[in-house]
Amino acid sequence: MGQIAPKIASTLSSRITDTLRDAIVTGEIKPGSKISEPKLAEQFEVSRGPLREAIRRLEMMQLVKHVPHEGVRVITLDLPRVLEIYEVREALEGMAAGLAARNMSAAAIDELYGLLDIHEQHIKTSAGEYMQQEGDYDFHYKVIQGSGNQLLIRQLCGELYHLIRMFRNQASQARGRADLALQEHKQLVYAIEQRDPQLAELIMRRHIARSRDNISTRALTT
Amino acid sequence: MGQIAPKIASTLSSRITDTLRDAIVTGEIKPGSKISEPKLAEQFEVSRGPLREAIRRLEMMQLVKHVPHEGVRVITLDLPRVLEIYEVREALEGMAAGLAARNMSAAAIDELYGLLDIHEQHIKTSAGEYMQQEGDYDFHYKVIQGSGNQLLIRQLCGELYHLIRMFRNQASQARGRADLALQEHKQLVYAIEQRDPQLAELIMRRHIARSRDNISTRALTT
DNA sequence: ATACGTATAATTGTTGACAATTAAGAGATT
DNA sequence: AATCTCTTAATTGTCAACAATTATACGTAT
Repeated sequence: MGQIAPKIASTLSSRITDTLRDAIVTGEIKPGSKISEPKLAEQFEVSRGPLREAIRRLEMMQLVKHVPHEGVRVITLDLPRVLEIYEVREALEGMAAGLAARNMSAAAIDELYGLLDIHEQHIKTSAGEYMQQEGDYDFHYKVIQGSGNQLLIRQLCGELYHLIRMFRNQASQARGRADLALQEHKQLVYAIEQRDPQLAELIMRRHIARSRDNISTRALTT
Repeated sequence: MGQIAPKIASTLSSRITDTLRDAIVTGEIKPGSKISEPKLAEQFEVSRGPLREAIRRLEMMQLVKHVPHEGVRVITLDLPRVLEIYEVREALEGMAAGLAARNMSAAAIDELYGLLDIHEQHIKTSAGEYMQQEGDYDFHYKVIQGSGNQLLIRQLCGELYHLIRMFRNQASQARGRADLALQEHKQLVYAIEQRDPQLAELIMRRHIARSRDNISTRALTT
């Protein structure tokens, strides 16, 4: 179907990269913890070579911090750091929405409407929060893809995305915004359909900025 | 002074990363060429281990493309790709300018004025294009730093920057925009000094968009 | 002459051992 | 008791050899 091929990584190093990445993102390996090469190598049943290559990639992804001759530690997402992520997200996804309004195919826009319907059903039946989260991501993912800018796509879907996922899993998250988010999504699709880049960008930026404010204030009250 | 400490990388792997990166960016290693591990290892007089780790980092930096069991090739910056870079740049540096208007210290703003003066002198004495290019980068660099967003800084100064440098060295570049650029820089500093984020962002985005248009049209005529 | 198959060579991927640096702990001194 | 130093242990960084995969070249058949 319209899905991306699963594409099993054919090299050990890249498989380890994916596995380690997910382990960090899901919190299986805890934030701030030191990564021991011998330990992990034994755990994955591989040699340290490919493991180190994987770590170098995660280092560039900002998921771990490397200090020469000391080791690597999993990053910790404190509030200021999360807010920084959302600022970058606002800039990039805003641009993506604008470009999507220019470049997205009619068929892809139809698919967006499909996602809106699914989202609406989930709210009415008050389906699990988890599905909501995933649904939200699917929607943003589709808009980003619609931009057609390969670099933008890779930056957002290949790097920032994992940081955002990590945050979501870490501080299981903001409720009560589901229906508001749906309204904002509807407005966005409308702007894209009207081929109005400026409006699409504005809506997306506000959407993300609200999300950011929500995180910010919620952090203060808890 | 006011410069970042050179900080010699204390590990072979990171030294190779920097050296290789610069070799690619300056065109010493030509775009599209295949990178042979044995050859480079001999050339750098190191083993393949650290070299491969360096390559994995460059891979994440988008400077090389890796195909399992085939090898890595240096990317080629064709026009569509460069335009994509400038779109991302517009989004990120626009955000950076806005944040700079909020967060930049008075001292840092003074330094911006200093750079404007230097830039102006260079134009009057019609100093070398090279200095102009570097000067332009210094200015943008300072604004980005002024944003205070560490993630944004790293994305722009640590990844995109090298792609932009690579493009500049490859297609040695657009002339006659020096004085216009200076005017735009002046406007930007003014907006930052007035603590007007929206205006600062707008000016920066237009500045980069013009640069992009310039590249686009120039590519058509040559 | 061209196309195909096979065998060889070269390159990438992986492993385990070695060297260098840093962290940890025991012991002596103040 | 606390601190400093020296020794030891563990971890990171590097290397060189091995395995697996892909590219190359040669020979053969059509």
